[in-house]
Amino acid sequence: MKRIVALVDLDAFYAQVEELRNPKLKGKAVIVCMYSARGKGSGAVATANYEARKLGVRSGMPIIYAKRKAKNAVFLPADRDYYWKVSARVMDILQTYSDLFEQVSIDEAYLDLSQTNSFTAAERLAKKMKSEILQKEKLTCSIGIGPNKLVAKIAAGVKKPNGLVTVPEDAVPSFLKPLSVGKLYGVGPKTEGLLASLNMRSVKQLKTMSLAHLQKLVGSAKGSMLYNGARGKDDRPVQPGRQKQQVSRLTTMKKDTSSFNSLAETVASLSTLVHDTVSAQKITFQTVSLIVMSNKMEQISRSHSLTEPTTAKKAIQDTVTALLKTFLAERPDFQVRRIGVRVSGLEHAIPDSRKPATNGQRTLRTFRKPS
DNA sequence: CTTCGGCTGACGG
DNA sequence: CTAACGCCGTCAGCCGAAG
Repeated sequence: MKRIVALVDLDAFYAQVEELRNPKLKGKAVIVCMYSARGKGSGAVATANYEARKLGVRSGMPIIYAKRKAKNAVFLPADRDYYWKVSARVMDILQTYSDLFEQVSIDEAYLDLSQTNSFTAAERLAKKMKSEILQKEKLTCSIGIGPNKLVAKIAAGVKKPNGLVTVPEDAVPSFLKPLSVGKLYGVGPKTEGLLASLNMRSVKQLKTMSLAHLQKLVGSAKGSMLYNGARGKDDRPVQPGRQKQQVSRLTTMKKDTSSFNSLAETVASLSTLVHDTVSAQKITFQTVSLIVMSNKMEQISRSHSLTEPTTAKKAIQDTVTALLKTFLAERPDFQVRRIGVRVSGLEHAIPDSRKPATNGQRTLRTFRKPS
């Protein structure tokens, strides 16, 4: 049976939620920010609404750039706990449309709609989703429908905000052909630059490269992903019930420092945050990591695996403090800008008889070679 | 040979 | 005046050690 996949993407989600909380923001440029502890507006833009985007503001942009582009915009600190609550309600709605539902972030989810048996029926369902989300939560979203995740995702981005774009199987080649390679999932600035140096800028041009050549260039996994992606092929299934692989908390120090006492204090409170998260979700962990970043982008991690899975806060605390001590002994000159604590090797408490997502049987995470 | 722990880097939201 | 820049999470690839 042919697959039909939809990607639902809530438009400028953080900003939209803020506009709901405070209707006076309607019509204004709204920029939701992640501020660091440095003060003076240090931080990055999480989400800008469409008014702000018209002025050139983008996610990930330093706040101070955004201020220059949108002098009179409303700048708000991100309130992610609240956005997650709203997100959960939207996801509960979406989940009723397919058992094969996969939330991929706070504002995006894939649904396998193969049961509808036709792209037109899937599109009718998507319209229902949009109106139910609008009616119940007053939120707009953009939906892309295609024969796989790759096409659905790109389609969702074509008509934003409040869009609905369907690309049936036979329309895929002409849909992809004119796109720049950067539109393909997994092609970021580095890969795009590498391809551009070979004058491979469009999907059409990318199609002229052999599988072997691409794999030599960017590695075997990404190579086949590019090769297949250029041809609109993508076997990744919509995976319900995926479990988290790691939990981390990071923070920016007020000032760069190499002081053990000051860093140990920070690491202790981060350990508490990590522990709060995993214990609330009934997760055990077996590996603890310390992450440090210098003022010049250099990121270093040090980790230690425990002999047993545990839930103990002390295990996080003690391990990460020891890792910090060792690291500072190795690199006494290292000026820490940001620091973080991570746990991995997670085991989730099993709800009922549900099997964990990692029980083998289906591990098609990579793209397939074409026959 | 495969697997695992440990680490880095690219990427997405 | 200039340079300036969060907080998560996923996966692949590499290395050396171990099975």
